Amino acid sequence: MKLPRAFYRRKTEVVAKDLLGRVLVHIDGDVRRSGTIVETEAYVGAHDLACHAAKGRTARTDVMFGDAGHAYVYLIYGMYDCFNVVTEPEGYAAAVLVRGVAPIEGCEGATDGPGKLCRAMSLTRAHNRLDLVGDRLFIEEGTKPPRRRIASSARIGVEYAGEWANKPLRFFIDGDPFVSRARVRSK
DNA sequence: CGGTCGATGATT
DNA sequence: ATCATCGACCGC
Repeated sequence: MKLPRAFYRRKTEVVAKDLLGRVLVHIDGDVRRSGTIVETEAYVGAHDLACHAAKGRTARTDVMFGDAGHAYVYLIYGMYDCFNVVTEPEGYAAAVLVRGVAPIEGCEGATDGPGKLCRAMSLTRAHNRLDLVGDRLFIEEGTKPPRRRIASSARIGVEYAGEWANKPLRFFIDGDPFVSRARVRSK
């Protein structure tokens, strides 16, 4: 069962947690690529200094200001794409970054990191703005993990974000082998 | 092992 | 100049 728009239109932190155990599906021509989401990060709004929308409404961040349930895919470090789901009502710029999936079908290579899972599932900026309540890219119900298996931590790679750097907005299934290794950048 | 660093290009 | 990353390469 495909998750409806109302699922995404909620509070970002809630969506980030609720996404664990769900199945990300990319219908790539005749190939179906899918994986169970095991790690996410919440970027909770324009007031969140780690959120790209903190820079205002630009060509890149525009999609986050739109309605929930759309893909926000951007290029990072000139080499990797990162896949996000837009959350909250229209006008409220926020999203959830998917950082790790356990492969189910059609994945080519590792999926334990935001850049890696995009590469493995053939997700690129060409998918930016795509409606997740559609037929090419969507998320299925899957099976939610028990509450006690959900752990949280500070987000990865956002040390520049002042007090927002330390907030526990990263969620993952504790002990899952497809959770990315949380390397903290030394400077 | 762990840490350090370069690749590579869009965005501001 | 910076960056919501990754993997190669170093020294122990």
